[in-house]
Amino acid sequence: MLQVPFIRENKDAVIKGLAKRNIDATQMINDVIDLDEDRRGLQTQLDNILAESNSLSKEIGNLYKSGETQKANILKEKTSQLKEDSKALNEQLNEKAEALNQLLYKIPNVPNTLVPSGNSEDDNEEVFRKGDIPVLHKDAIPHWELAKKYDIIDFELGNKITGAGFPVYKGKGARLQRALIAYFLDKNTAAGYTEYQLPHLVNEASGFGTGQLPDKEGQMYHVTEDNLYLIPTAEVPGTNIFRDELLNESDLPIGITGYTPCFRREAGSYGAHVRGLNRLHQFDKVEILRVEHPSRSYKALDEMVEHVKMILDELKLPYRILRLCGGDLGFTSALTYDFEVFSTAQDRWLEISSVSNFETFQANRLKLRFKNSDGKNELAHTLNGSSLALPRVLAGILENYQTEDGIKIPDVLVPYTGFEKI
RNA sequence: GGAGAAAUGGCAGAGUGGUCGAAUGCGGCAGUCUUGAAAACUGUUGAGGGUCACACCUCCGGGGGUUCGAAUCCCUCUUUCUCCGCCA
Repeated sequence: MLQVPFIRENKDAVIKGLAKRNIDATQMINDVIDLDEDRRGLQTQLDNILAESNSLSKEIGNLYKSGETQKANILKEKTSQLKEDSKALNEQLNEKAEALNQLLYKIPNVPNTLVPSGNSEDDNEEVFRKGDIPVLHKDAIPHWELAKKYDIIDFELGNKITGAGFPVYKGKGARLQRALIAYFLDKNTAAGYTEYQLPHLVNEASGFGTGQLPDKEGQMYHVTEDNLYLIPTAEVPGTNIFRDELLNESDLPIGITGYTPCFRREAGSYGAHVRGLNRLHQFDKVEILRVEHPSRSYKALDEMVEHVKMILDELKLPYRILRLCGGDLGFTSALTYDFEVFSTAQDRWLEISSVSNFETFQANRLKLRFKNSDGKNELAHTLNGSSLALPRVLAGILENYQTEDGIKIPDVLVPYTGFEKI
């Protein structure tokens, strides 16, 4: 969430920035400033009362010590009124603070100046494109048909065991999946990211820290018995490693990577575009994640983009990079680049990675700070990106590498699969 | 799942009703010494709110209570450790 002092000092810029998300935040921002002012006023009143009752207590203590019980008892009576007043004020203060927080939770991050305004994904800005789109043979088919033809992914079996959106990978399909995970992790650790294995369920505080809660709980599976949530992305457990941490400046930058399954309810998304592997309730993803000094977080974002590009180059998949417009930008992000692979047999682009800088938006909720060179505690910047989301990479490989007599495995993956063809 | 013990500053660890935001050690920062570094020595160093700056207020796992006054007493929740049981 945004910091109140920042809002106070950059009111117009915040409103202008949020306008790129097609939000007129004028009212909300004014309310934040008013609520905060009220809150501070109440706090000052309360502090004064508490100060008075503190000094009375001290006096009473001294009077008792010197045996002047009567005088002490007179002072005691005075404190009861102060107590009532402070209780009432405290209640008002809590209400104000709660109202302020509720409002702050509703305000998304301010987009970076690079973010184009726009309403939907149609307004995203293509900033890079690479790779030749292969010319396939005339009988080329989409991946869900290839999956059946070569018996490597069984969607119906998943329906039986769990439900729609939980595919079963078999044989060379399962092996290819595992190969991709190992390959991605190797690339990431070679680039300096430390590998982590993270919990797949998180508590409420973690969901809150990265911004999934309180508003987007509908996206996550909720284990009500234990009040835990299945992770929608490794970003949640990964970033929460640093919740309530005070780091040294020399600890930065921090880079971690991890493979996890991801669980998403995807309530309300159905239709032709969700066939096969295109949209699932459970899928695998390898994530990269950074904690950065604010002065170099955008450099880090560029490095992450370059890193993902390098992987796609090696896989020899045709891809493009989009800079998300205000209307498509995630709630917590200040700047996001989406990577899309061209799926030849479906004749459409599939999103396979999303790399974002959250600046201090998550860190503020997480209380993720570092001690800067002035000795002051400062919020760090958090970033993350997929490297990569498995199902659509798999779809892209199956479709783009299909030939009349089988599916070729990209060269860089052969050492991991142990076979060259499906 | 049952029984017991515990939770204190960046970390470790004292503190059992007022003089405690809290001893001490480590770490951090600054300095002395040194060609430089290390060691040693000296000083300094919790967080949040508030203020132009002070003052002042809050915080000793979370929540509630007793008291004029709570890190300290009571209730409750969570977590950790030890023992027992079960178990991949």
